[in-house]
Amino acid sequence: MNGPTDLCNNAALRQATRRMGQLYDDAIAPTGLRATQHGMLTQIDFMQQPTMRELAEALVMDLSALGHTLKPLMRDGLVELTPDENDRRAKRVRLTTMGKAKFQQALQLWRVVQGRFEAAFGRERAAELRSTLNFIASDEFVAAFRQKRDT
Amino acid sequence: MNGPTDLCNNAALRQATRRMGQLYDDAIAPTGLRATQHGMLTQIDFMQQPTMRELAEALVMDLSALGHTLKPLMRDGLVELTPDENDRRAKRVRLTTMGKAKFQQALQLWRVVQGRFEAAFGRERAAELRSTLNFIASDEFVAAFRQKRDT
DNA sequence: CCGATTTACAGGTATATGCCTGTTATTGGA
DNA sequence: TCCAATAACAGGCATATACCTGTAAATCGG
Repeated sequence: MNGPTDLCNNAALRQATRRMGQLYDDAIAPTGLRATQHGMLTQIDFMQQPTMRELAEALVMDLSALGHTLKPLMRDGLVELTPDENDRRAKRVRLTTMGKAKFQQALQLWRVVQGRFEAAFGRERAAELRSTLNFIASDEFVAAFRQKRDT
Repeated sequence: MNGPTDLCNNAALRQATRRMGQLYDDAIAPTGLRATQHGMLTQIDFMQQPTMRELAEALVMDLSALGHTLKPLMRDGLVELTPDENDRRAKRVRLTTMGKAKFQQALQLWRVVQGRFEAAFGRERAAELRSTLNFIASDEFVAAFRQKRDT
């Protein structure tokens, strides 16, 4: 037994996340972005003007946490919010021209880390891991979990 | 393709961590502790008066980040620091009597979530996942990664 | 059409974490 | 022994993330 992470799923996940964060952060640092920020830009680019709520849901993130996280990106002019035409409560998030450029720039560096990670970890194994992690993050899994809880 | 997490190991890991954190946090909330804090108490209990450096290393955590994280626990009287006898630079971390009690209390709730998680996810599968995550967090893996990097 | 409820955010507060910059104590030579 | 280099933290600053409490806009039942 090497410690609590041999037993606790949550603790093991956090440690791996810290480590992975170090590797990806280091690689993307030259752009001035954190890996989390690049992930955010990637998701925004992928979703094409999502509302805050949609984006938060896609990221498995609290809505207000998303709001806080977007602030530095807005301050730096990479992201902007525009009120939705049909629902003035909602705000749509999108990349600015500068945001798109920064995203592309970071994407180059991301490809490098990603490649190195998979070279060290195994491409197939990484795909399986992502699949497992995506399952844990899914609503489907949470529903299954809650069923066990309510038993 | 459901989104970037199908491709990025780091993004997938973060989302799963946020989700898992929600589940474990909810379960342990009645004690007034976060799941991360319970994890911290668990590690401290396991290590028996580690120095800050040793504890940070075991948790794959930055030393100063550890310092910050310990503050609320110290403020609440669950943890205390004592200077090392042989090396006055070092400080040893340990649980107070109250800290041990709180740890045991949270441990009961942890067992419940842990059990529910494994019921929903699969016990064997969870063990494999932890093993994989621990590997990613290990120095061994980082060394392998850096080799690819230096190529 | 109106009031009650719900939805989508904004802000405050608190923890989680990391980097950079001191400050102090140790240690390894010359 | 004294000095330079190193090790172990402490603090400031910044992002990441969550919960709780407003506020404004949309929606729904009567």
